[in-house]
Amino acid sequence: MGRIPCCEKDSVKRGQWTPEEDNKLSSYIAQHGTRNWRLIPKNAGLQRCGKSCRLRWTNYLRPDLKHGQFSDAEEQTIVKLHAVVGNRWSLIAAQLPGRTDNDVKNYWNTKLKKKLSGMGIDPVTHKPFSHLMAEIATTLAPPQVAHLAEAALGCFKDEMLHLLTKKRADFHLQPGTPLVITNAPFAATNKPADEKDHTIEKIKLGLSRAIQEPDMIIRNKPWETTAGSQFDGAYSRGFPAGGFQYGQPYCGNDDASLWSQSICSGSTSTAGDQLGHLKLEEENGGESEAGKELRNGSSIFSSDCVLWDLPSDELMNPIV
DNA sequence: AAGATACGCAACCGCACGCCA
DNA sequence: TTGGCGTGCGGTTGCGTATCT
Repeated sequence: MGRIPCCEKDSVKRGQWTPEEDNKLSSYIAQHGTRNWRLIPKNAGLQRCGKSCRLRWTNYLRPDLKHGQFSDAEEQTIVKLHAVVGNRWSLIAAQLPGRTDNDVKNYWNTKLKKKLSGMGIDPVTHKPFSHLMAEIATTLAPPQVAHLAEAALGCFKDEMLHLLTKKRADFHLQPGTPLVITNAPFAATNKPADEKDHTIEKIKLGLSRAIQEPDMIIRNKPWETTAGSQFDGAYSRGFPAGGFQYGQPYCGNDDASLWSQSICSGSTSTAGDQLGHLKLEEENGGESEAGKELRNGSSIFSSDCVLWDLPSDELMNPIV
């Protein structure tokens, strides 16, 4: 027994909406509201699936939506919240008035993810790549470490190659220094194949060095920018809590933007603790209460919760 | 100038969940 | 308790446009 489809796919129109369809839908909803999406297209005289109408309304036609560029402040909020809740786009969007989950998701996938990668920060964990490598290496015995560079290269290969065709990557491999990648614009698309291979060899070498000398990397703490700015509990559990600034230590530039200056400058780990708790419970099987709370958007935005440097009273929709 | 490629965004798909009879 | 229904959500796809060669 399969699930009943939400509409007859053959008899409904799909694809781009026309202004005429938008008008029909908007005026119908203005008069009758959004109750029962299945009936709306029929009553509004639209050859559309109810689900399609709902998406069009929630993602585009709603009068309270913003359609312009994301601001720096919005970017910061997305990055900070993503570090805490991951791909919970609706949760993140709830903190950005006028933005939909689809907006946030698209913006993350097309801009922010690449921006972080370009800074040498893993967009999944929000940690520097080199730190990730060192952290993994310290947990492995020497025979395993020997294979890590190859595996890591496999993981990062596509991203690296993508970056290599867009930007020059400078690798500083002097003894006693960590793997540092700096970005400088250059036209690499006409780069000879053997030169690319050579660059990839450099990447391999750098990764191997990062793995084989984790102590050296930790000692140098490239992500640490100020005295007293150390790892804290939250950071060591996988959350960026104040040990580095996005864009600063890796690129080595001084034109710190508002964005790069303030992201991850705090250190409180309330939400991180809760997520860690959640992860543990999930590993023990089944969705935990914390998981349900997280899914519903509660708990992590409790009244005295601080998301790095984003206190809950700055949140648009703190859910208690 | 034309074709190829990359990018951004709107829309779609399918699963999960909650409500209700 | 169960099944139908409506809705929410995250991942993916497809198309129009911009940029590059």
